[in-house]
Amino acid sequence: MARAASTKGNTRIQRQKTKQILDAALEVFSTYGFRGSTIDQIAAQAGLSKPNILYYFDGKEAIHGVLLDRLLHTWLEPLEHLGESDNPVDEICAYVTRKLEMSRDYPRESRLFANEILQGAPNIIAELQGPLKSLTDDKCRLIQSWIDEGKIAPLDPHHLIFSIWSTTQHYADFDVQVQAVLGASTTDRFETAQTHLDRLFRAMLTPQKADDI
Amino acid sequence: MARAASTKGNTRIQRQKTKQILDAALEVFSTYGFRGSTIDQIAAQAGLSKPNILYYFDGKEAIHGVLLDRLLHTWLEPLEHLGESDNPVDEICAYVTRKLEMSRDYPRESRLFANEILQGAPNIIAELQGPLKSLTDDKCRLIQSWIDEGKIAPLDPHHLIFSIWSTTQHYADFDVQVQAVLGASTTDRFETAQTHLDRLFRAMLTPQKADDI
DNA sequence: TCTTTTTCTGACCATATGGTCAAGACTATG
DNA sequence: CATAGTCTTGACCATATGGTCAGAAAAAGA
Repeated sequence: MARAASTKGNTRIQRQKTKQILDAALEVFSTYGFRGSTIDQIAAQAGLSKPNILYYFDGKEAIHGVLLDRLLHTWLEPLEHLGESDNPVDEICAYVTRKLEMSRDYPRESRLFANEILQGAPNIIAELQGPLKSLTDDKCRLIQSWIDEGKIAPLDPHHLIFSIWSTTQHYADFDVQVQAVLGASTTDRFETAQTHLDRLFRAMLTPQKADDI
Repeated sequence: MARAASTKGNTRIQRQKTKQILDAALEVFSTYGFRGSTIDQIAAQAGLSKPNILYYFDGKEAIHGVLLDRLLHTWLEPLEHLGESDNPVDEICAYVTRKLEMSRDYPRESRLFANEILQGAPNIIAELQGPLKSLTDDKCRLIQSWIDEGKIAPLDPHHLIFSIWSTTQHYADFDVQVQAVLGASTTDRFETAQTHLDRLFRAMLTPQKADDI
């Protein structure tokens, strides 16, 4: 018999093929969106036949589902690492850097996520309202405590996080536009972006000793 | 006879129906993306029959094309208004505000654009490399001149613009996520975002009289 | 090696979708 | 109010696409 809701993982062949399929699917889904992608495209990309794909997964939606599941874990990881520090400005800037690196190294994942959200997040709305919201609220409390201690400038923690997400993910999701306008090489684009974003958030976060003492 | 590459506009009925169709198409395309949308959906949304839609437009792609054309014009307008000013910080912040208002008032247009870019901008890559790049480069020179005059802090003009685009459009394109995390009402979300973004860019742009004099 | 289990595929099916067309309904106007 | 032109639609077509299935081909065991 050969059942398995979605991911198989027993034999050597199963492990290899499922990985192969998921990688191909990520490539295709992140480029054309869910409805714009076909099993044939994924099959071609994976170098397998369509029925063979359906042998490993219960359908197009199942493949997409597995990708989204894994994605959320990867996606939230950097934020989880945001923690106590005696230099909160550096700590937050390090988070910005990590997020930017993810845009550079995992643009497909970023676009898959963006596609999903753009279309109303039909398949991950629960995760957004659950785990994502919890984690975010949690980190916002941490940020608020830094504000209360005067270690960073006063600002809305939630919107700060939105700004970090948007500015960093922009370099993955809107890469075509960035390239069209900048025309720089990939490394150049990300290096200058890194410098810029660090400066941006540092300026915003560094507390102003307004009227001093 | 009844020819017209795409937009008809002679009789009263033609004007009304084309507008009706374009509005419905914007709704559908911005929600499901080009390939995820069907003519039937557009027809239903517009309250017309499918053949009737095709009487006014030469096909699905033609409708999409018209929408994209109009979009680019609307989209670049705010940036065009960025001009000389004796208070560049205010001038740029006003641009940020205008962009945020567009996210609030025209979220469908924002998502249509995002969808197109995400998928590699197949239909507007030329416009990005042409008009968009020209305009952007142009405004970057203006910003650079402000920097040279010491009126705003030194920073990379291109990346500054990317930051403005990404942070403001985030509230339209990722609205579902923002809602999931914030849970605030629409007006609340945009009001607090406005405050936050103004603070963010003001902090970054205001020149530091580092070693004074 | 022989048998069992897993893996793979060509052929097929049902449905969805972009698009056409001939004919009917409606409108404007001479 | 008749007629030319405009508008609308039901019925249809060709193709694309998600998915199935019976049986062939490999692998894995015994």
